[in-house]
Parts: sequence; C-alpha cells; structure tokens
Amino acid sequence: MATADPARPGFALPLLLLAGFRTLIDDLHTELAREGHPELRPLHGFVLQAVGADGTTATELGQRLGISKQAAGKTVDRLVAVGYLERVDDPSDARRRLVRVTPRGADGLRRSAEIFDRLRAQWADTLGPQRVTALEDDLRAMASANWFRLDVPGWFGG
Amino acid sequence: MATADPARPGFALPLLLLAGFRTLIDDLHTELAREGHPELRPLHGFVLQAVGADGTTATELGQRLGISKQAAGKTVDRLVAVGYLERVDDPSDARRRLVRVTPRGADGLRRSAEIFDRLRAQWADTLGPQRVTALEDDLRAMASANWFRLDVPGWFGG
DNA sequence: GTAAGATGGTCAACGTGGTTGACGAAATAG
DNA sequence: CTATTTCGTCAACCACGTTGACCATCTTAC
Repeated sequence: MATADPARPGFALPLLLLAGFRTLIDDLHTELAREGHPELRPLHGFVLQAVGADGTTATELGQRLGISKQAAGKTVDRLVAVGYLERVDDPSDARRRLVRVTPRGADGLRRSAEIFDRLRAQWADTLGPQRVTALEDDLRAMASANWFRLDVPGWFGG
Repeated sequence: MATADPARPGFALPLLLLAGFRTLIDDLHTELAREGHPELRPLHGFVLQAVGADGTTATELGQRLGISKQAAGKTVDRLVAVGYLERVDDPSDARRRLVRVTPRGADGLRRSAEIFDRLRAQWADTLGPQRVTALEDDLRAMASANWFRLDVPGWFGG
C-alpha cells in the first residue's frame, strides 16, 4: 500500500486504525480456523453477537446491524448452512421465524471472545497495559463526543 | 450493534478501531461529495493514492494493493469511467497500458488529504493534540512490532 | 533468427455482502 | 369484516473480490 505522506498527517490515522482492526480480525480468524471454526468469516462474529442469547428475527437483526432485512436474511441463510444459526417457527406469530445461535455458534462466539482477550494481552505486552487502556479510552472518548456511530451501518460506504 | 460485554475486554478494541476508521471514512466521503466528488467511493482514495503521481500498470497496482491484477483492472475501469484515472499506451511496451491519475483525480486526492487533516484536527480538539499523537504512536508501535500488515491485502478476510 | 518462456491485459464464471422493489401470508386496528 | 402494517422471501441488480484461460507481446536461450 502507498505509504502515508508525512506532509499530510491526516492520512495516517485512518490507515493505522484500519491496519489495527484488520490485523486483529485476521489473527482472530486464523486462530478460529485452527480451533475448528474455519467457516467463520470476518462478519459472522458480529452477526452471531447481534443475534444474542435470546435469538431474534431477520428483520430485527437487520436493524441491529444497520442493513436491510433482505441482507440480514441472506447472511442468516449462510450461517444456518454452516451450522452456526438455526431458524425455528414462532408459535405466537406465524409470520416470524426466530433465529437462534446453535451450540456450535455459541462455541465459536465463546472462542472469539477468548481469542480477542489473548490478542489484547499481546498488545498490552508490546505497548504496556496502560497504553492499551489509554488507546481504548481515547477511542471511546471520540465515540462519546458523538463523532462515532457505533451501530456499524454496513461496514463501508455501501 | 451489539454492545461489548464488559467481562470480555478484548471485544472492545476491534470494535473501537473499526468505528474510528469507519467514522473517518464516512465523514471524508460526506465532505468529498459536498466538494464535488460524490462518485468517489471509500476504496477509491486508496486506489488513487496507490497509482501515484508517476502512474503505474494494473498488474503493479494489484501488487501494491494486495489484490489480483483482474480485480485491479476492474477497479481501474470504474475510476476511468468516472474520470479519475486514464489509460495510455506505453510506447516502449505494447503489452502495457499505463494508468495515470487525471487532473480530476488529483483534485480528489488533494481534497481527501485536506479533509483528513481537518478531521484529525477535530480529534485533536476533542482529545487534545498529544493524545492523538500518542494514539498514532501506539498504533505505529504495534505496526513496528510486526503485528500489523500495512500492505492492506483485500480489506477483509476475502 | 527463431523457439520457448515470462509478463501484461482481458474475458468469463463465480462467490459474498450489500441494495431496491414487489408480493404473499399473517397479525392488528378500525 | 375490511384496511393496514409487518415478516419473510423472491428477483434483479451492483461493488468488489476470486480463479482459470487465453492472446499478444516482450525477453531469453540456443
């Protein structure tokens, strides 16, 4: 990739944030594949987490992820196909199809959390724990100052 | 989006990095659209920058971006269609088609740099200049410690 | 000088993660 | 009972990536 021009300091920030994110995600999925979850793709962890322990519907999942209900439905299809989600009829509303995390999905989610914890520990080994915390605090401060939209609408400009 | 579980601290880091990156990119393109560049998509800035002032070929562009030459060629097609890049024959090698940034492309690139500078200044207003610098330094330290792959191979796990 | 190999660009088929529009079935409001 | 809303799905499409195949051209070796 083209390196940032030192005369344009603004370019470095997005590049570094992206590189950090990508590295964490790549490392996560390398490790997940080693632990028996090679089918889990980068976005799937976010989707599993958005489904949550209580289950949800495709429409509501779309709202949580900031994507259309159709896109959410397709993503659920894929995760059902690889065994991480399941669909069950809602006895109280025949239109709805509840989406639930399967035991395999829960295992993937649990392992993701553990791996992220270990990766964060690697950052702490390199930077020192207080600098990692400071980094998170700074980003959280930007989020609180209303600069960030944490609801992740579509990953890129879509 | 699902909020991070406080008992799993590792989840926050990728989420915050992604949110910061996405916010910068979204703000950039909102402002670029206002300044006469609505066609510029999130990845296009990276591509324009990778082409550089001297121009390049689709194959070499693909190597720089870590994608296939076919994918690079398609991206060039789109940027040519909207007037940000142009293709010219290489007189010294009839196989090669040089890709060059047009004046309009250079304008978009220049404005991108200016907007990023302004966005960084907004961060400095919120966090204080030294904390923004510290944040960049920390991320750069992770990159130097060989955790990061700055060459951006494909944006997601692709 | 020509045959053989490496390189640049393109075409085709496909996968994934999105979009919008239309529409049937079921629930709800009046 | 009818009108409206909501849930899910189908179909068509777009952006961005992949592999494999292929032709044209440049380069190397003999």
